[in-house]
Amino acid sequence: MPIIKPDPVTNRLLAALPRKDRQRFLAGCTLVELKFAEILTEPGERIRYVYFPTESFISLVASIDNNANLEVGLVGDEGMLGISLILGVDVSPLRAVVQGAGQALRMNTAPFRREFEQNPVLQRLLKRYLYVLISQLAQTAACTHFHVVEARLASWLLMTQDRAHSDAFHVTHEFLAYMLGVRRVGVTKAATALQNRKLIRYSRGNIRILDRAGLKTVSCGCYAADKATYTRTMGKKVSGIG
Amino acid sequence: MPIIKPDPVTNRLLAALPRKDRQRFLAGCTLVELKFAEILTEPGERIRYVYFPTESFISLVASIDNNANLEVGLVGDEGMLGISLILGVDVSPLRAVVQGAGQALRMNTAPFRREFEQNPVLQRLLKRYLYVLISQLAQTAACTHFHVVEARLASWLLMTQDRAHSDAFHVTHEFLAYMLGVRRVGVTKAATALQNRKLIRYSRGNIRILDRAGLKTVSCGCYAADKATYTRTMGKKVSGIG
DNA sequence: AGAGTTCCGTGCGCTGGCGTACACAAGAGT
DNA sequence: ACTCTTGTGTACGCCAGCGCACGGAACTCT
Repeated sequence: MPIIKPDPVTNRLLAALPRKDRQRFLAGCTLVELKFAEILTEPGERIRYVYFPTESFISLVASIDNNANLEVGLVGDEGMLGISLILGVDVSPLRAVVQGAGQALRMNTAPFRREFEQNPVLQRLLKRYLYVLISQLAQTAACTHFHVVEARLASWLLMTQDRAHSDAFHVTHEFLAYMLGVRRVGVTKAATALQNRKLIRYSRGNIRILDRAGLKTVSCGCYAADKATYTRTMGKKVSGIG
Repeated sequence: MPIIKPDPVTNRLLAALPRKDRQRFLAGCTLVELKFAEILTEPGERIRYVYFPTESFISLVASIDNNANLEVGLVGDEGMLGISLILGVDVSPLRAVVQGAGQALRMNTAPFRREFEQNPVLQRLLKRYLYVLISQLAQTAACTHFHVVEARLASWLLMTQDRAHSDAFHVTHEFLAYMLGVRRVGVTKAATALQNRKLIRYSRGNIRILDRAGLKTVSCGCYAADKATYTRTMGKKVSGIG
């Protein structure tokens, strides 16, 4: 079924660049299609590309003890993957897994670093984005420690919906368990509870958000907090100088 | 009792600067005494000073839901407080609490930013330090979620010992509970277990590490992982150009 | 249509940490 | 010496999440 595609350049970071800068930047990018569950970086590995998701979105996963995993960040069209390059470190600290398939803009690290060094507007933008990511990391640490699965699941669904730009997306309980660092059964229980309250509906990996407002009330405050941090930090004069 | 004080400039970040740069930098600093439990920054507040601990050390605490707290970072003579300034954001994302009393070098934000902008060696150094901090945040998120209190306590003691430069330091169970995000009773149980194994000894807030190697074996891998991240990232040619 | 695979629901015993409460001991202040 | 505060030990019921296991439903492939 043919859907009207949005403008390919709808990554919000890039959209905030002045027209001229943006055009030059985009000239150095390749439009790529990211596949579900594709792994873009492994911790400790050298970063070869940076990604600016447009339709797609990517999970940042910390893994310890060789089989315990936890999502600690989510990158959609509001962000970028490979941000540590702006600190001059081309080694990924985390695993990056494609969570929602779709298009992204990709650039090689070398031209990205060049572009970053020459462009003060881009610098301001990405430095602020990194600040947001750090704040959210800290928030996530506390959230995963204190909040119950059902609330965390609700938050996760809201965050994902924002990045999927749709009230329906694909993710199995198994995958969710991996993200939230809990058992698959734990997700099933929480998801069933949400479904019974008519907040979501799902079947074999296809999740649909039915009641966004309702989800917010059962979610922990971390969804709202993360969002607030983003708008507070990036919001005002995001394309200004400084 | 008079103790031979080490050279006041034993912050490792500053020590890594070339002599001339370091002298100029220190000229802009004030040597201050930090008191136990003193709060240096609150989340959302404007940062007025940056601190380079020499003897002292500082906990970075995330707090949510108005009374749930969790230490997500520890800053001693290997780091600095106020690192977000290098991203051009002068708002603290976290609460900073003095964990170990002692001296620190303090500088106003304005001269710090000036110094940072003019000094490429300092830039490289602090950017890498921020990378380490981010990696540790992610590690902490996973650690607090998956690991049991006893293992986390052991890790915490090791990390603290490194920064206290002593096998004895002061911290009550109550305070530890606040840091680890658990009940005071939970700390007592874990600490008792460690004491029974002759790994530590404590009484009314005075803790002494008896068996460092033993502590490592009961600790989760996160202590070793954090340390490895630091040396891997900062270790080689830490005062080089890049 | 039949077989295989993926995804979801449920049950059971276990454990780590929670909230709460109380007792006691070691210093601190007078 | 005597109280007061602070720090630590212990106990009890509770619950969220764990590991494991099995059944069933839905979709896929041939």
